[in-house]
Amino acid sequence: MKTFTELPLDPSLMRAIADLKYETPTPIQAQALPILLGPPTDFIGLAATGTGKTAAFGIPLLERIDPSLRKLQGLVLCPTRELAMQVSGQINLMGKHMGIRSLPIYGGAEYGSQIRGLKEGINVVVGTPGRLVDHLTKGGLKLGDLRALILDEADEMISMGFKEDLEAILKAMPRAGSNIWLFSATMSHDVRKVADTYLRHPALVQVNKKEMLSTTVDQLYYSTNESNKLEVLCKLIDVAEDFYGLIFCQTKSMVTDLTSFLTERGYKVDCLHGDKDQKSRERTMQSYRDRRVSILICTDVASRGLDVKDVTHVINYSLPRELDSYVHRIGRTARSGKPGFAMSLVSPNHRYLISRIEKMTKSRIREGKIPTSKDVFKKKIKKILAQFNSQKTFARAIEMMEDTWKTEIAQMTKEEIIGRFLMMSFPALFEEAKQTKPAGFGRDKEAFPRVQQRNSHRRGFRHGAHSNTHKRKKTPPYFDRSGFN
DNA sequence: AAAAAAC
Repeated sequence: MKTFTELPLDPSLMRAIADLKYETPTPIQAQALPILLGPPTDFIGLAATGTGKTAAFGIPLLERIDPSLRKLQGLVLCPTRELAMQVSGQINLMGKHMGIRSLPIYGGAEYGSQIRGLKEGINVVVGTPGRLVDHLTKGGLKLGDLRALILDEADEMISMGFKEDLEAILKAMPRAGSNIWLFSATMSHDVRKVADTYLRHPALVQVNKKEMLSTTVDQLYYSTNESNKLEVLCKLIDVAEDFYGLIFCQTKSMVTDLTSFLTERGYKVDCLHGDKDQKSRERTMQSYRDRRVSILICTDVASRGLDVKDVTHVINYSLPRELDSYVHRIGRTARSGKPGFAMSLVSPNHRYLISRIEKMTKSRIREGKIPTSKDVFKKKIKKILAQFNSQKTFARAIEMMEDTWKTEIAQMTKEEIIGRFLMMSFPALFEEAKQTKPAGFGRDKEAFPRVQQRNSHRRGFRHGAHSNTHKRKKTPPYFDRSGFN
């Protein structure tokens, strides 16, 4: 199967697939679709995250639904609310020409529209277990006409906290005429147990057995003490060519702390974790997806399944407790053939975890060199100069300032003009360059003196904009970056 | 032992 057009699909579904620009099926799609579009069967699909699982079950699910029957016919279970939203949205797009709609149902959201949707006989529901069980007990959620129940991220769904709710749903589901499709990255002991208990003669598809990770992800680790992590993180962000990234912490309170630290330092960040109210979680996700914020600090709530376009970096501020989670986290970047960095900050006593992850994933994690302050300085200047270049009205500005240019500036070299202008415009950046390094940053000793020496004998640099350097500012060494990240 | 997930 080379293209979707080879599949015997409903024409309006085909049209939606074309709208979405799906052309070549991914491996899991190529293997799962022929089975799931055939005679009804239970199913287990093992595939790494980010391999197009939603379409792999979404397409056959839509094929099995009768839109004229106003009953719930497809139910998808997800481990987080954000994932439920995302999957529901994608199914909506695929089902739009068929007249099939999907409703996300999860906690923290108002009951009104959920109850109404269920009452109207929405065809597909994508939700989180807790709220679904809630509707099940209250009677709003009826599983009698279900064609398929799908467990997305099944290994997580089967884990401790979810188990009861999951079993409540599995038990409430009539098994005549309906199937269970289970999707997971790994076949854990618990997944096997649930499969043995609830699935009947499931077809099994496993792709990329050896490769759990995207082939386009570049994995690095940085050795650092706990106390230096914040500095190292800032440097990594600063020297990145482009940064549209996720930063993972182990706990909610670490997320909160890191968020305020980075905000204090002038970075524009937002955060996502389970203690935030649902409204603000949704706002955060939207502004990250819209790239109004390019740094998202989060717990493992964001580690699974989230599909955000073109994430350049995933940074493990601390390594996850569960090694599985490492694979899920870094699966947020390097998606659909794009490059991406996965960087882990590792304190010496956690270094052994890197080898363990390498073994588990059969991949190499290189040791990265922590950028020096000089690297950071150079990159910032480069970014500023890039902004200089992008000034569109420059030609007119020159025209208007013609006389001034000639008389005042004609004798200076280009370098001096630009250098002085930079120093005037971004004094904090130059303060930072000259500052003695904080304790623990011995390796940066020789970072800046050369810059100063080389310039100090030059005409003009001794005076002017730079002569007030003795008034060292007490503000944090990082200048307001708005516009540079 | 953390995070997630109902009110």
